[in-house]
Amino acid sequence: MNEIKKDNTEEKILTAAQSVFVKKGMDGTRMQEIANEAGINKALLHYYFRSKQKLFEAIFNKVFSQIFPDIKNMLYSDKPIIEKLGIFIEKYIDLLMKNPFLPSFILKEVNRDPEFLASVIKKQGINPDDILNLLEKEMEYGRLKKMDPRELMINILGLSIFPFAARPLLQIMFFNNDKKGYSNFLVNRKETVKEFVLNSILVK
Amino acid sequence: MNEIKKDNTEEKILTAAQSVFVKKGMDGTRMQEIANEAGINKALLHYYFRSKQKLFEAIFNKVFSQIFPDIKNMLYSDKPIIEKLGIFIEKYIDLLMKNPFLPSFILKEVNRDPEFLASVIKKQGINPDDILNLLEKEMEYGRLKKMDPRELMINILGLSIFPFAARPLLQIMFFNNDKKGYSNFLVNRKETVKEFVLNSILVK
DNA sequence: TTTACCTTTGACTAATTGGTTAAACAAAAC
DNA sequence: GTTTTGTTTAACCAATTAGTCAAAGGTAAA
Repeated sequence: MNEIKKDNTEEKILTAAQSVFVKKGMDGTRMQEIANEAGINKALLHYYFRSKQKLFEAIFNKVFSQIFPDIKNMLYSDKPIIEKLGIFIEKYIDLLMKNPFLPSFILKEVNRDPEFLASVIKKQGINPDDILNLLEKEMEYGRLKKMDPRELMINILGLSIFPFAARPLLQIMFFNNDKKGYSNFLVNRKETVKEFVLNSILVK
Repeated sequence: MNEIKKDNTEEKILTAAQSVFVKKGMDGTRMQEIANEAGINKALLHYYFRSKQKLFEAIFNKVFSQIFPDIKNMLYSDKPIIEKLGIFIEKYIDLLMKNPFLPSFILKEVNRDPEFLASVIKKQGINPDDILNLLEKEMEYGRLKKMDPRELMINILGLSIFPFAARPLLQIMFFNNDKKGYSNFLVNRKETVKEFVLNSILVK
């Protein structure tokens, strides 16, 4: 029964820790709160993860792998580039709708400890150059307007992520703090971002 | 001499507090660190501002008023709408280049305490509806493509702000952590964002 | 010079919080 | 059934940190 019980507790901790860390960040999180959320004794957290820092690193890695969804299929499919980009945008916003706290969490921690970030990226084996190369080739072939492909990627990411990261501010300013109204707006975003981006890169 | 001395110390505190709060956020900031940065005794902070919360609120208000630059001139000038938007984007990115830590600070705190945010916005007398109305009219006149004006505003803000808020991440992923390269990229952004936005709203 | 007021400080306090430990408990191994 | 091993807990510890306070320092008015 050791294995089962251990896995069970460890999983409870990871779930609770993600829920708290993602909302409050490293600095704002208390170990006691994670323990309460997991329904266990605080000492158990240290028994399984030694320190707050170690537990945080586990969560950060976990979360980070979630925001890089499976874009490889998209990347290596033989659909036309316009379609590929559309699918990327859709999948990304879908992901954010399911995990609305990820953007602000990532932005928070990315600014707090950039060195740690670099190590995580390496560990994840992420290779943005593949995407950039793909885009560059399409531009050479004349299927996309010529531009710095990094501009394009950052535009797409910004348009997708910003409305989630800045939600409280935007919701108050532009939606009279109407939660449902803003949620509807986010649902529509998949289409409008696609349109906005494609409109700007199509060769006329 | 009272007035001068008082103003002097108070200003030193505000400067130091902004510098620390903006980089580390409310949770990550220590009163002692602000005192050190200001070159004074920690008790003086409480003498002038009573509590950490009060000091933070003073700074948040200060910072918040900085990220709403004087757009009224722009708004009520009689230049064509396309030009107005171009100026807005330029001014905004200029502001962010001078204060690169503001975006991550605002996003951090806006998510930490949205209720407080609402009160600050009211105090600032900010009225986004003016901009939205302006855009809507231009769309009716057929000078801009018809769309939800809030989409347009959020697109502009996201495209401008995101590269600053996510800098550490983007710099590693797309620029091999080359600081100068990323800075150059940001300088160019004024033009590319303008092009990107205008390209998508012009009526063909 | 003295008085009164404001500013500044060092030393202190109370509360929070990450982390430890010894003992209780449970489950498998013998 | 007893021993051994791994799991969980309550109580505790040490460090940090926001906030207080009484006393000292300085300045202007009387």
